[in-house]
Amino acid sequence: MVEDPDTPQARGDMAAAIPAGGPGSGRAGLDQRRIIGAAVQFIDQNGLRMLTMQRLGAYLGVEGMALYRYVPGREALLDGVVESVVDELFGDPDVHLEAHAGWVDYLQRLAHGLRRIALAHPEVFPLVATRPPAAPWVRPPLRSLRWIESMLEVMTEAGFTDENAAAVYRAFSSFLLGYLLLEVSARGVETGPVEEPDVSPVEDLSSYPILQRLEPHLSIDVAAQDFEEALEALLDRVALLLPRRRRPPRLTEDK
Amino acid sequence: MVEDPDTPQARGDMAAAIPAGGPGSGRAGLDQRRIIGAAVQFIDQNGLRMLTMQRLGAYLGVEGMALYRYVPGREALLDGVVESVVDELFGDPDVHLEAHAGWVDYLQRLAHGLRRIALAHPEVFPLVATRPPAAPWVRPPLRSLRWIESMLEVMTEAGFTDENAAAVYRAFSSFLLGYLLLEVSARGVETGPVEEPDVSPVEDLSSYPILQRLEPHLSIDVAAQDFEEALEALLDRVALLLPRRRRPPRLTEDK
DNA sequence: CATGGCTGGTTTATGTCCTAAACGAGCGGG
DNA sequence: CCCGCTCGTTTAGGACATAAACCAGCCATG
Repeated sequence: MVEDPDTPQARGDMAAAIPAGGPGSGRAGLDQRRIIGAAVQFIDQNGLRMLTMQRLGAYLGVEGMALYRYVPGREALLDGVVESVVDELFGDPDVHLEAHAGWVDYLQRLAHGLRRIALAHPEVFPLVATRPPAAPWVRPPLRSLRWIESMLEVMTEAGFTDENAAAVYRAFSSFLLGYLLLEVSARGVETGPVEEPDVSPVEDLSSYPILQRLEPHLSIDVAAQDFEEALEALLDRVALLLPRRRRPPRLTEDK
Repeated sequence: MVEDPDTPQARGDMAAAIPAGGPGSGRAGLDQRRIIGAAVQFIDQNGLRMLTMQRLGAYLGVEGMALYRYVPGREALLDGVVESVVDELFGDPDVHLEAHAGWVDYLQRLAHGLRRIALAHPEVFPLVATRPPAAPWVRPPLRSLRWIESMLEVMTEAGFTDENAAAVYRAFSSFLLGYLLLEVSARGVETGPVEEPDVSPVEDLSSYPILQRLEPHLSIDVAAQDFEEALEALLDRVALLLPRRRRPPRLTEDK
């Protein structure tokens, strides 16, 4: 439509504005792995809302349409991103989900590992929670069947009945995903990073006196401690599902 | 993994397929309230992904652009939707956030009220959790300043210190929002409702034996009980923050 | 009673996206 | 040497959001 041979495409030029610090020059042929990896990186750097097929293409030094050869479409790409991020946990040497020293330790490692990746990819995490699950009948959906399997294995081997293992899975994953989603979404997520430097007219708080008074307490970032406490409380609760003899000692003190 | 051959995307002409059973004929002039209300209804019926300015316009018997006279844009509309849904709680006669018979009762009513609206608007709820908060410094963001204020008021009046009130707010809202988001997202949310009555390739579970074995336990919908238990556990935990003398009796039994 | 400005909704137009489909360039084996 | 494959590009078109011009009543005022 633009019949103007000399002008070098007055394209949205947004693409040019993107850091483009990606592996743009490292041309080496695409493949699904590389694309998804780049997508994760891109989202981490520019935010989810900036991810577009053409921009991701540019980021990889290629025309947007090229991606379609390796990825069925945008939705599928996002699924891949979620899966990729979620599966990072398995590569984490600190987690070692295989060699477990008891289920408490296992769950703690799992929780901390997940929290680590949530904080490492805050822009991606909302995706993890909102995307339709792979196995829809698993509630709630943790999105990685490998995880679920691993966790259920540990729990049943630790002496939990099938029913209780399932219950633990539900409580644990719901706590984890929910907690982390909120922690992450509380940070400057989602609102595009580059655009709208403005935001937050801060609204009028005058009609909320208590909120105003507690502002210092609420804005302190105690997420880490909160997380630990809530996690321990959960583990204590889980321990109650085991026959008394096998219960580990309580973690929290009724101060 | 990423292989998602279905890719519904039958999106042409979808507009015509929409029920259009909205207040299309009840022409009475628009206004922001009516628009947001219609948007909520529309999302409830057709899912978030179907909401588009033109479709919402059609739903109201009007041309899409008409909405822009009353709403600054799509994002703002969604903010309005979230706020509207969240504020339903205040109209709920079962909740009566003002007349409180103790903080435990208050929190229980709040939790159940919120759960009720989450289940009433499952398609909307993910928005509640993923949209940037009004007061960004409040962590986690419950999205309704009125709520937060009300809750903090009750807690401080019940004898919690400012610090503890804030801590309770964090724990409670994070639990609530997280839990409900997962419960809701576990249902058939997000995936367009009309389209894809389809397959669900169910993936191959053969490599996940335990998952397979526990399928019955995992697919049972025990969300309601789970919710009650987790809620009680949380309230027990909260009670520990009060000076001993004022603590209400424990709710759960160390069976 | 004209008339100029409102109000409220429509038309037109532009730009961004996603994505189907046709297209070519390089290449490796018959 | 040529056929067909792999990989990336071009072309094309449709869905959207949204700015901007537009127009039909309508109402108060000169």
